[in-house]
Parts: sequence; C-alpha cells; structure tokens
Amino acid sequence: MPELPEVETVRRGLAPVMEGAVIARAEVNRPDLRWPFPPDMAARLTGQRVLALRRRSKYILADLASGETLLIHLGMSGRMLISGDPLGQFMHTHPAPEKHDHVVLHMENGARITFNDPRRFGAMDLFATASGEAHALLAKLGPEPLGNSFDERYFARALSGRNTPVKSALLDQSIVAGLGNIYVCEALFRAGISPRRKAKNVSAKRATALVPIIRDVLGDAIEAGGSSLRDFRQADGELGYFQHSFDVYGREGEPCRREGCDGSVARIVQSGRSSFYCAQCQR
DNA sequence: ATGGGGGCCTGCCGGC
DNA sequence: TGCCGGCAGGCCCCCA
Repeated sequence: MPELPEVETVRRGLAPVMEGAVIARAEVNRPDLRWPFPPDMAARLTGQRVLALRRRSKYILADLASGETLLIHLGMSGRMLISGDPLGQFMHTHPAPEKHDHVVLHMENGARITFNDPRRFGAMDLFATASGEAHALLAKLGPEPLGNSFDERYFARALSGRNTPVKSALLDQSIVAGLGNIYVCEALFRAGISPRRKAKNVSAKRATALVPIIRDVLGDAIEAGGSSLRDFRQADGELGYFQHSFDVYGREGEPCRREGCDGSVARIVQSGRSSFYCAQCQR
C-alpha cells in the first residue's frame, strides 16, 4: 500500500544490507505476482552483486553487476522483511516462513530479504540497466515530485486544461510520479483545495503553491519513516510500515485540524476511491 | 487524447 | 459464532 515515502523508507532500510552485497541464492516460490516473473529470474539473480539500490516513483530498482536491473513494486500490500544479523543489529534469527512469502533473497552477508504480498498486486521484473527508463512501467512516469524538473511552471501547465478533478490529476502518475490516495488527500488539505475542483479550475497561483506543499507532505512522511527505521530494525526488520498522523486521511467525521476552522472531515468517493477533505476550508 | 470504470487478489472489520 | 458486504494506500486496460 506504499506510496513514495514508504517506498523510499523501504529503500533506505534495504540499502545497508543490499548495496555492495551479493545475492547467494534467490528463492522464488511462485511463477508470478501481478505479472509472470521474467524467465529464469532466480538464476539471473543468483551470484549477482547489487551495485546500487535506487528508487523511481514507487519502484525500487536494484542495479546488478550483470548489467541487469531488478525492478520491484510493492503494489498495495507488499512488504519487505529483513532478517539475519548482517549489521549486528540484534536480528539473530530468521522468522518462520509466512504465507505469501513469494520471493526471498538470501544474501552472502547473512541477511535474508523477504518479499511478502498477500494481494499480489506487486511486481518484479528484470531489464537491461543500460536501457534506462525504457521499461514499459517506467516510460510514462512524470517527474519525481522531489526532483528539480517538478517545478511550478511545469505543474501549473500540467493541470491547466484538464477536465478531471484535481484529485484524479494528482493521482495520475504521468503528471507527477509517486503520489497515492493518502498523500494527495493530505496535500490538497494543506493547500486548501477541494478534491472535487476540476484541475483546469485550479488557478496558476494555487497550482504554484501546491508544488512546495507536495514536497513538504512527502518530505515529512519520509522523515517520519526514516526515524522509525531504527525501531523496525531492532524489532522485526519489517520496513515501510509505521505510524503516520494524517490531517484528513481516515478521519471521516472528526474535526478539521486547521486553526480556526470548525468544520469536520468528510469522505466522498471519486472514481471509486475515498477522498477525505474539509468542505469548510477546502474550496 | 482524455476521462471513467472494471478488474486483478486477499484480508480484515463491522453488522446482522 | 458465522456469514456477508464493503473496504483497502496501485495501476493496467478497455471503452466511449
């Protein structure tokens, strides 16, 4: 269920045990997740050193010494668990295998990285690192919201002329890549923009204001995730799931948190997804 | 080209 | 207690 901040938290948690480390054995327990795994995936992972662990949008990308990149998507319910004790962080034991442990990377350094995904909306694939972002899943992604190419001018233009609700536009990964339902709701709350407003009717001024707000919402969440990583390593090694405090998401019926606002959080359904917002101060 | 809806899966929670 | 409907943070694909 991870959005960009959770995926980044997972990446940061995996990096110390994966970057520079060698995959001794890849255990692949089923032929597919959302799509079939690439041919001979286990063999193509076995013996490979991980040169770098990157993130693009909600995808984790592991560059291998073979010249291939392992693409990982957590879908809605994907989780990563680190076990073993490669860094001397008190995870001496490997937990018993659980249902939905689909892929396990046994690292030469003693770490074990388990991908567990009950709903199987996740994905794994291999592609030539040199082909860059030509992969079908990456090719149509818009700019990284925390990157330089996501700027005020770009964003105002991207929203202008769109007939769809601004909520849908922000969920559109080709406009900006990495936001999901939660952080869209949170960003629109901070910006005081109703999720129902058509994208084309968001003024350039407000679109401009939204850019740093999106960055802040994501940045705050990454910071919260980062500070929780230590705890997860010491506890059970599970990455990417931690307590968030949201202003509107999941707070239907509760009071609006904006100072001076006496409204309450409403839930509406837009294209089949819940939107949480305060109709009083989001227009 | 754009926008909306269906579908993929399993687990969990609340209501009866 | 058991069953059932509704819901879940993603994203591709098809259709109008």
